[in-house]
Amino acid sequence: MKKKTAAKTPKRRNDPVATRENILEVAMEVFAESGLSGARVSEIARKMRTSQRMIYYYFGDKEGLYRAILERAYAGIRQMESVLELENLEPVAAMRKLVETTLDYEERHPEFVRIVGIENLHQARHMTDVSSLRKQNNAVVKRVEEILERGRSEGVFRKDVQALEIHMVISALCFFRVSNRYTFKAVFGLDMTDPQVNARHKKIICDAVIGMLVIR
Amino acid sequence: MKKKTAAKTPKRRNDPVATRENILEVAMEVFAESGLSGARVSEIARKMRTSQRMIYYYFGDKEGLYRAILERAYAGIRQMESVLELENLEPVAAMRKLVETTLDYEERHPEFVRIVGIENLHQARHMTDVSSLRKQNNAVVKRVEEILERGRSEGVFRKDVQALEIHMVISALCFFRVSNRYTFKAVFGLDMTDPQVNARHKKIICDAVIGMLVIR
Amino acid sequence: MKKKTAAKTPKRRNDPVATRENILEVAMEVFAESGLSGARVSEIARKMRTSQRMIYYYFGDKEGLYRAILERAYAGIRQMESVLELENLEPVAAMRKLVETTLDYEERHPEFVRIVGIENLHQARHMTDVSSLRKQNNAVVKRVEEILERGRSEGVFRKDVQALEIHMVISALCFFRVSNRYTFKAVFGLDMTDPQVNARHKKIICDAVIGMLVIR
Amino acid sequence: MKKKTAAKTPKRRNDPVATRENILEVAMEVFAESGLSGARVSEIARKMRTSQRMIYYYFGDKEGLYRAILERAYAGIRQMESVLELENLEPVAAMRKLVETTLDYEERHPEFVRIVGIENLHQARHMTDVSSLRKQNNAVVKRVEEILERGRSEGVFRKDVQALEIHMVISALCFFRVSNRYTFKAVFGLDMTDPQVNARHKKIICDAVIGMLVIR
DNA sequence: TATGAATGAGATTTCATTCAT
DNA sequence: TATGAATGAAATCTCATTCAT
Repeated sequence: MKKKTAAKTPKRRNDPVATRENILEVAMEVFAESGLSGARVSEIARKMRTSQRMIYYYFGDKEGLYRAILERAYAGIRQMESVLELENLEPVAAMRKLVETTLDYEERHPEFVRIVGIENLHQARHMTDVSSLRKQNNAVVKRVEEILERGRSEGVFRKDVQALEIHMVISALCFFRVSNRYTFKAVFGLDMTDPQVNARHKKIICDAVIGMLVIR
Repeated sequence: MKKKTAAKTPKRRNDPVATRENILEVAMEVFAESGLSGARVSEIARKMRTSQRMIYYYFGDKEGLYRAILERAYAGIRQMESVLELENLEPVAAMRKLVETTLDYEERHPEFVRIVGIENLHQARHMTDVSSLRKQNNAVVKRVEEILERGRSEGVFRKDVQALEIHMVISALCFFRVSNRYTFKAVFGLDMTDPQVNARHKKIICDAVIGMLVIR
Repeated sequence: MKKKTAAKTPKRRNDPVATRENILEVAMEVFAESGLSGARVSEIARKMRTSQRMIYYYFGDKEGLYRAILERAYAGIRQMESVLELENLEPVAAMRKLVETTLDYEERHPEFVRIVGIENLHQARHMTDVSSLRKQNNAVVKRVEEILERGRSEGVFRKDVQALEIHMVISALCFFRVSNRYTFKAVFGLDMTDPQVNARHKKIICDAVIGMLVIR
Repeated sequence: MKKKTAAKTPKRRNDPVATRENILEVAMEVFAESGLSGARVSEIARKMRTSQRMIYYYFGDKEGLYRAILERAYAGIRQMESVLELENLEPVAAMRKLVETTLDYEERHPEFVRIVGIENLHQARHMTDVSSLRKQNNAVVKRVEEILERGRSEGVFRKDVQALEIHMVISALCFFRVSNRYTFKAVFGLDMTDPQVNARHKKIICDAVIGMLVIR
């Protein structure tokens, strides 16, 4: 009891980058769990081993911290998307992979889905540096567009469906499964965390998206 | 509609039913705007013309009030669904009408979408009397099922797609347009409140759903 | 010890006007002593027998309380001025009385002097409802003007000195004696609270003001 | 004047004297603006380009820094007074010059006036080494005394007015114009920074002081 | 049924200052 | 001489809720 194990404790004199990162990690969890107003700075502090003071030292205020984890949340999914290498797949396969990866990512990162939901509750008021966000996010749409373009030139995809529309459909379907799983379970008794349900949904969503694109 | 005439000044000595209703109306607005933890009892009191005390008098505590508006929110959409009269339309037309009505309803009632989103952030912890909820909500799925059944027996719809799956797809697509409009606007610059966008989305979503069902 | 004497304690269920007044009284003292930023809400609460919470209940925030005592401070001196009945005295006597009363008031109400000093430190940022202030304060200048007018028409006062200028001179001399007494004492060893010094100053200031006015 | 050229970027490795001086300059500004308790060590640090740590390094604590700028403030006006060369002017002219110079100095150095005001709010608690202060400040009174003496021996000045009294009157009138300009503006609408007002006040104050002295 | 006054508990934030090199 | 990181202690303020009639 006397000798503190030093193992978990980031204590003092540690490098600030790690401390910052550590705060962000815990804060993401807490904000995702409780929302912006529901989250308690004290809980974040308690969950790691720092004082609340440190949080204010690094992030100024609660909202500053929130903005930081919001940015981080978007960075995560963008990172995933950037390593897909869809250009080597034929259009239909590429599109399937994009859908499946998106679904899997949101399934494995419900905190991302929750944070985005929370930010929408706040009318996206904290997404200020939109310029950088926009640029990075348009990359996703570009990726979709590239697949569509190939599909169109190969004569398999329709020409009257836009990339952003497809992106919206994919997002909506994958997002909803995670964001609304609780009320859906309560109301319809369907457990969307069930792997079999997941697999079935994956198939359905892929088919739906492909169905929107291919010329029958 | 009749009782609303004196609504602006519920002052004192009004009938309790109206007062209760009045509180619910304002509370819905405030909860939808700010979430459960973000909403302030004081703000609700201020927005109508009663004291906070009245709210406690009628609803016990903040969560009691929240539960009441949650119930009210679901009652609203259910009411809409119950008057659809889809059985007189041929399957494809019926399905289109269901989609369009759903989209329109959520477009016109963003507070419903927001409340459901909020309740999901709270893991549907406040949907207690699930039994009644389930029964009522299964009505929607029943309605979809009825359309599917007719379509199948007419040989136009596939047999391997389930009613609940179709409901989920419709819900997801209509819901997302409202729930995520803020981040979507921030990130992609697309204004989902634009009537032209709305019309376009309505068509796309209808086509997607029909595309999932018809045998090509 | 069990039965609280109820004597000093304004406890609960007391009339709000008295509570409010009580807070103001103590707050005036504390703000005058320590300034706006130096004053502690907790100290004010401790000095009476309420909780800090009550202060926020009545005045919103620290600045709200400060604004209230600022107003009160000005109301005090205005009250004094309004009961002078200078119109029954001949001009020179009236002017002497005005000077003496002003000097005495500020001598007996150093908290007024300090509050005004503090507000000047804050660039009078908290004197918002200037309209009411102006009206009330112009009464002082009116009073001076009235004396001057009589003196002029009697041929004893000069015509080229304005009422506001005289008011400024009186204010400056009386105010300074109180506001700067500490540094003056430290630097020159003169104790301005000494009654003899007070008397001497009263004479000097009266003479100086009269000297500015009379035609020699 | 020479050493100020590189003043804007005192960055690192600069000579300690300059750094100290730089801190003092900024601190004077900040303390004059916000008072002792209102001033923030962090703001002072931010306004120059050092860390707060440096301030503690040089001045020990916030009060130490405050004491230093207080001393500096008095040194400034004393410096001004010491170069007046009043002895070559005839008594009345000398007195006029003294008044005018005082008024101009305080007009041009409101931070001096504010610091003195602040120190009075703190009951001159920080003027510790009074001995040196007294000696230096008595020089002003000596100067007044010298003028009075000459005036008296020339038969133009009264014998019953003391030098310290005259000093107080001059101080009060010049000081008030700066110290109370904000509330005066708010209450009477008179802008004491207006050059025309300044000129008029200069005349009035001179006349008043001379009026106190001359035998009519 | 109705209500004005009051409040405990806890949340966020600030600020001067010290640690460790 | 210089400094980046860290922090204890306390300050302000908020919020749902209850008291007492």
